[in-house]
Amino acid sequence: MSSKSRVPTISEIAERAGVARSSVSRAFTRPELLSATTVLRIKRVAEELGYVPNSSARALSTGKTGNIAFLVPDVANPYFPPMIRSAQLAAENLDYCVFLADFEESGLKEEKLIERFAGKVEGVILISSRMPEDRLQGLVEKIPIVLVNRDVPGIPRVLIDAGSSLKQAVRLLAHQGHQEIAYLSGPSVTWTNKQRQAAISEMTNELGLQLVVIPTEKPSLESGQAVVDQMMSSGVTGAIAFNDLIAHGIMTELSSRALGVPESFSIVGCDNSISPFTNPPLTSVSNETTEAGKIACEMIMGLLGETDSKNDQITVLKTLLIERETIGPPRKKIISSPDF
Amino acid sequence: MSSKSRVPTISEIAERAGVARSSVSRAFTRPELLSATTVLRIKRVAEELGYVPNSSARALSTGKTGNIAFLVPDVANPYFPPMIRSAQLAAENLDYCVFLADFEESGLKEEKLIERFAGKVEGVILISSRMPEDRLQGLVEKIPIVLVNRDVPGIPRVLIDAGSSLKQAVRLLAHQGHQEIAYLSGPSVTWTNKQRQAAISEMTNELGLQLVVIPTEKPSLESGQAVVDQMMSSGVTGAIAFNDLIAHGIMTELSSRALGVPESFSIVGCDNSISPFTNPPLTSVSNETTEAGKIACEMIMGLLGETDSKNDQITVLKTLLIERETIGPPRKKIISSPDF
DNA sequence: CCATACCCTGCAACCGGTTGCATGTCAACA
DNA sequence: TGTTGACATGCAACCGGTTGCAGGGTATGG
Repeated sequence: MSSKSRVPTISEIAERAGVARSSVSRAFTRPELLSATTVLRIKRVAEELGYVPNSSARALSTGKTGNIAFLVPDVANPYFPPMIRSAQLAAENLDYCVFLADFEESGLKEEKLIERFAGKVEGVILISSRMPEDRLQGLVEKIPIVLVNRDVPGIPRVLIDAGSSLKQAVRLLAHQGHQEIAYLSGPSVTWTNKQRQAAISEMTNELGLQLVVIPTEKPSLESGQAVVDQMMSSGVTGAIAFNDLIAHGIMTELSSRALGVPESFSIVGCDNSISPFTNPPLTSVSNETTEAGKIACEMIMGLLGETDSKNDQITVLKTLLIERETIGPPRKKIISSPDF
Repeated sequence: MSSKSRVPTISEIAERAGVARSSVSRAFTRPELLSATTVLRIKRVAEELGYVPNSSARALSTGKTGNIAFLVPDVANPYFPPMIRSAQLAAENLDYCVFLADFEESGLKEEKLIERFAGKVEGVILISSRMPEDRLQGLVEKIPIVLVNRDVPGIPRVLIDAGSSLKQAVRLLAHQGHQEIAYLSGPSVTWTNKQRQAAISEMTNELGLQLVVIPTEKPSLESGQAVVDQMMSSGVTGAIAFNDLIAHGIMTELSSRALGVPESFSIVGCDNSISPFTNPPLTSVSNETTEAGKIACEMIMGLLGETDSKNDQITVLKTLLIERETIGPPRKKIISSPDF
């Protein structure tokens, strides 16, 4: 009738099996040190009594918790869940458990969370970190860290490089005759945004297109809708958005103004998160977030194995432009482009 | 030059501050037992040396880990992330950390995960559990459990009841003149699916509509696409899907056959996950998943507080039918319905 | 001035495992 | 038959906190 049936400890198993506590411990951690029959006997007793090793005690004496932490800026952003999923699955295969936490796009909160997890985990995977570089450099001396979509020398990292795909998108727009396009930018402090903007800028320069950069409040649907006025009045005929959410916000707003895509306006998204769902299907950049999560997890495991591994490793994942149905020729500027 | 700077222990702080180890401990856990000056001195030294209490050691002696686990059938299903997020945020406010794991829609894996977490957490929140009822009953004696979207007497649970909204959807379809509709069902073992199907069935009976239940492989886009043939040949003129993903799969497939929604077919989704993104916007059932996550978290905390609390508490959350643009009059059956 | 009580702090046992070292047993080999 | 070594197991210290209990110091009241 007691509220919770207490779990037996190693001592009770030892007594019941007529062996020393150390033997019980070894039966589970290093069975090759014991005779097969002893191991069997101990395991039988343990099974019978429902013994489960106390992980706090184990962690205390070994110093290994068997946990890692996974920090993301926003769990609900559709970009992250597949990455979370694959990282967790990969960790589990190595008998690790993963803590998940949401730092709400805030570098301060991110830092607080790391501190809280510090004693509970063996390593931390930081997604799209907002922390200042020097703070990161400091932290890395206290606990193993792997970054995703953040490029800090000396810290292992996996980067998803949408650059070439975005350049290809610019080329596509140019081929269709667009002369002026917009980039709807994302969170300005992020590596991802800087890198995407740089790639687009480089290619528009190369092709002689004019680029208008329009910042958005947040990488959300609403923010996309909010900048349509500004975007349309800038005279551009097409746009590339920081992510699918923003792109779709724009499509929605244009649609409510009876402006069709791509007849009236061309638009490209990024991340391939909701683009398969939109109508018309959004041309977008597909990136291997699933792969990224898995690799990040493997990296942190590598860090835990060796004491002083080469900790400046870096993995770059390529992306793919998925051409769907939101790019077409520009609407009004056709006459002003005599080149073709 | 050592790879990781070691963190100081309570003993070092004690020595440095000229007090006993117990005083250091108390300075952090029960400062009111010490004189203010001593607390200050200890804290200063601790700060100076960068002391952080070792949580494994603390957990070992107190028996409280300060962790909970959150298990979901599929992290990447857009239904769950908002729930995960709110639960994690709620837990964090109470200084708890949350483990996340994906049991891949498998009751077996779910059980294995619970076992693995058993020693690491104080409680478990199970979302849409697939485990057999008797196993759950057994587990609940070993560790505090809260269920979401699963109704097992004796275990605290929060249920999202889409019933009334789905009934309303049926009524809407009936008003438009539909006589035969389909329910594209979800995972058959889940409480959610049973409950949704029951509600729809009840209302079609009441209104004298004919209901065709069509099972789907998985609650995914692809599964929705796959059942369109079967659905269309059944003669129905409208359908309600287990979730938005299935509904959108159907819309996509119909669209590729040049069948417009709602002109050629009416469709209703559920969960309001991707429905705002679809075109035309999908009529769907909005549910407070965010609230559910928060409540589940509060429930488990309640369980941890009292030793023998009333553990049959149950919270039911209401839903809302969001009418968008995917319901219209039936296409071909109009002539065969002389009643109106 | 002594007794009483309270406040602060230290001592030491304890939480439940892990692990280096010592001991004992037995077989193989010279 | 004595020596050697491999193998199996036990002993006891240790990981880093927490906490019941005891004791010393000081203030308060008689």
